[in-house]
Amino acid sequence: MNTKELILEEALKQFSQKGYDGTSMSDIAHPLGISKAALYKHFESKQQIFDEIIAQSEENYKDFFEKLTVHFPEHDEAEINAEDVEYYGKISAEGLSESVLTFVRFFMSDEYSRRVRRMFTISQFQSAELGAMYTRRYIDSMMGYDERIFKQLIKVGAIKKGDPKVLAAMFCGTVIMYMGIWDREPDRAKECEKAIREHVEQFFLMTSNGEK
Amino acid sequence: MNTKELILEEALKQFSQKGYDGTSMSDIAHPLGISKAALYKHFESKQQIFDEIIAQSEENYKDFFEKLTVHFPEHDEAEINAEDVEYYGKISAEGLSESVLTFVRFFMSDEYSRRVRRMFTISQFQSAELGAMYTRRYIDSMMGYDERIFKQLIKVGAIKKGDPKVLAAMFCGTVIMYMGIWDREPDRAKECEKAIREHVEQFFLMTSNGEK
DNA sequence: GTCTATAGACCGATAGAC
DNA sequence: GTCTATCGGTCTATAGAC
Repeated sequence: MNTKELILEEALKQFSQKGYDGTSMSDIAHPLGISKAALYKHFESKQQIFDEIIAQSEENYKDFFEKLTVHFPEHDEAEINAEDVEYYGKISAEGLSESVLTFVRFFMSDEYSRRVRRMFTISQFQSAELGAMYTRRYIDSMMGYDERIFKQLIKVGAIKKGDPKVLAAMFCGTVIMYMGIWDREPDRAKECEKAIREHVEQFFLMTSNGEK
Repeated sequence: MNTKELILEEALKQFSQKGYDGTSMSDIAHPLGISKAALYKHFESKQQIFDEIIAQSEENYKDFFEKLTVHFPEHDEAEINAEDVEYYGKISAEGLSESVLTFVRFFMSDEYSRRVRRMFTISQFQSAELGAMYTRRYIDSMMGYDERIFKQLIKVGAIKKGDPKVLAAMFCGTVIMYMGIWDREPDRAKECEKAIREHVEQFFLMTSNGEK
């Protein structure tokens, strides 16, 4: 791994712990065993290091969500599709809660994701742009994903009718809330996992069309 | 208003905008028209100013929630009470969403609340204690309040049976999510209000026992 | 309780040797 | 591309006059 990437990695680590203003160029250079002057051979300024971390994470985030949504049917508004009914019709409360938890567990334990999320959280008011990015990344995109799932589930008759966007907000707002607790208080991870599982099951119970 | 309180007020303003590390003693002193040296006649250090803001806000928060919960029936686990049925039985979707929105609007527009919340948000990872305080204040206490309401609503038969804690999480997780968007992107305030209203109505629809 | 002045440390960034 | 040395500035905090 080259020096530039090592710098970005260490800077992210520091920024996510102590924030932009709380991190000095020496804080970044010292753990890497280089002097702070050397940093300026790779980056013009401290701000540029920060910006590059944001830009890099933006690419990673886009790749991640492209892979995640690639399996959605293209014929979004079209008639009911047989394989959709097959796929979405047999989603169970356990299946749904397990796939949600798999996603959440990865998101919470992956060190890179954790650090980027932390850095964004404590930098979200630094500029309007960062605030909008935060919302887009950690709320809108998740909700958009869930919305598409619920749209399918409604279409195939697996859950009751309702605005898929409202349902998605109800579904993932709670999950996001528990992820926040999990981030702030890692000791409560198990409690959060349990609460998310109960939430998904309760949600499934309230929306499912099983008795139809 | 005495100088000490003016300092705390200005410091909160600055800390909530630029964070602890991004705020200097001059940043606090200058808008007040005094020199930074004068600050040290009122506080021992910058850290002490921060701590005092936290402590003061903790008292305000406790007062606020005490007033809010004082009307809850003392006979929590007891038998069904006639006036509870009277009170909780006639809660409507519109009534619930309006009282939620009244609470949210105050919380979002009150400058003091806004600043404390912002300061907490960007300082939540500075120490485990601050993280725990954040959760307690902005999640646990709201959820606890909603949980008690839902417990009553279930008892009097206004909504379907279910774990009141799970319902409270589902209810207020989404509200909290929209408050976050509202804080980061004030332009989206109206959109958030609308979404919260739709959420409360959808939630009421999903849980109500109206057709019983 | 306010001021000016300043100590002493650290900051971001640069110069120049190797 | 790394280093040491340093510039010019800001930081928290203090000293001492008024």
